[in-house]
Amino acid sequence: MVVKPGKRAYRSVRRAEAADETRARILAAARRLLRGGGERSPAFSLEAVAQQAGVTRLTVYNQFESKLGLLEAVFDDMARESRLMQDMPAVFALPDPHAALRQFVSVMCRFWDFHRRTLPRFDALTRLDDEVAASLKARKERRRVVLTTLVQRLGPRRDAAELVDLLYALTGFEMFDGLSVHGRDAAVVEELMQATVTAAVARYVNDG
Amino acid sequence: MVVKPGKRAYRSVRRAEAADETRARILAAARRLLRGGGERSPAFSLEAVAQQAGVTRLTVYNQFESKLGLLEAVFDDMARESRLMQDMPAVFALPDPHAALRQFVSVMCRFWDFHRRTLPRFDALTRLDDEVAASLKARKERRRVVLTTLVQRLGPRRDAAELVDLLYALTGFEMFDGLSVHGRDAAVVEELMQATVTAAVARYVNDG
DNA sequence: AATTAGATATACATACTGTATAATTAAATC
DNA sequence: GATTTAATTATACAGTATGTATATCTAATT
Repeated sequence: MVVKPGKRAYRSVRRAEAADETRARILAAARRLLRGGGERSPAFSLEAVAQQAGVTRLTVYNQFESKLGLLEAVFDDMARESRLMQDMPAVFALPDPHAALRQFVSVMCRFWDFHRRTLPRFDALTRLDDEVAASLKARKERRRVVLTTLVQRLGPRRDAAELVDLLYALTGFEMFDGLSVHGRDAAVVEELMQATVTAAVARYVNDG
Repeated sequence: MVVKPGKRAYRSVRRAEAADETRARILAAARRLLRGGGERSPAFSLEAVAQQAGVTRLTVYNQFESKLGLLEAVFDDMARESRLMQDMPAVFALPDPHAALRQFVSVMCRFWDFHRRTLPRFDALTRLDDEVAASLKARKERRRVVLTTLVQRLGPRRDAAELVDLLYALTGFEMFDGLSVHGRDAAVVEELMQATVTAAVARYVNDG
């Protein structure tokens, strides 16, 4: 006689904790693989991630659905670890829009610097998946939203969209990474970006 | 009886022409695939390239050695078509270094604009191949060499390397592409880049 | 003791890069 | 005209990748 599948209430604490630990181990392994060990690191494959995490490849699928799902989780993990969201209120709290923008650049530079080893490969991977899967694109656009708000605070102007696009390009990881060469210190890189951003804003403010 | 492999002189004109035509067809197919048909374009695989070109996948290998070899040839083909190299003498011919730099930015913008549909995918692909294979990296570095020379003409200064890195970032495709949004005209984008470059140079020149 | 979520084992389908070997075709040489 | 040659094709194979399907195992919970 076949027993009907009884829907028993089942809330496990220890199992959930173990699963979260597994999840964390996979995320850590993924980030380790993305940043690469300096010399010749293995390619970023789910097989390699699973091996590094000490689990089976199917466990990765069980936790993250797909490779893209894993990459999304990796990004969120990075943002969480570097307190990216928590730093934003301090930016908007500044009454002077120029000071706010400067603070914003500082926050972004801290984020880029924190993950400067991981982001290059991460970016390259996410670019090939249908020219950035929509979900990751949305995450990138958050920065543009913040910039739009900050530009509005500078006062109403016709070329606001133009300035936003320019600032978006000037504060991106590509810019930070491109300046982080020849062993240049992160603080110096930030000052370079601050100066470039300031100059760009000044051009628009003077034009009215 | 086995006949010795006689080394007969063999210079075919028509065969070479046919081969060149095949080569051109493959390059065209590759570029077509890279720029993608707007909506949902097939992935850039040698299989897809060969099919688009009307040849076998092995013919692609015969002509370009490997996927990387094909990508190198694609880049050279793009550079040749947009007369990138031919425009450089005109840059160096200008006696005023500021005018030369402006002309350089103009030349680069023309190149970026000419291939703005192709370069995003091309860049993404070349980034994953061992973090840019050496040969393609060398091609990218040519721009840096030119900028180094142009900066030197501005006069000797301590921070020359810093300015070069900044200008390299400000004149790259990422910058051009990031500003080419919302249907913004290429001429407007160029003027944005010109202004940003000018401001950066001015900062360094004033500091001495 | 029975149920359940998470993890594993095994297998399979599909797709891509790259290599190897023989066969085919048309042009050039003798 | 017979032979050699370069380019292409046909067929097969090895290796790796993503993703899916199904059954099994394990330990926590009811």
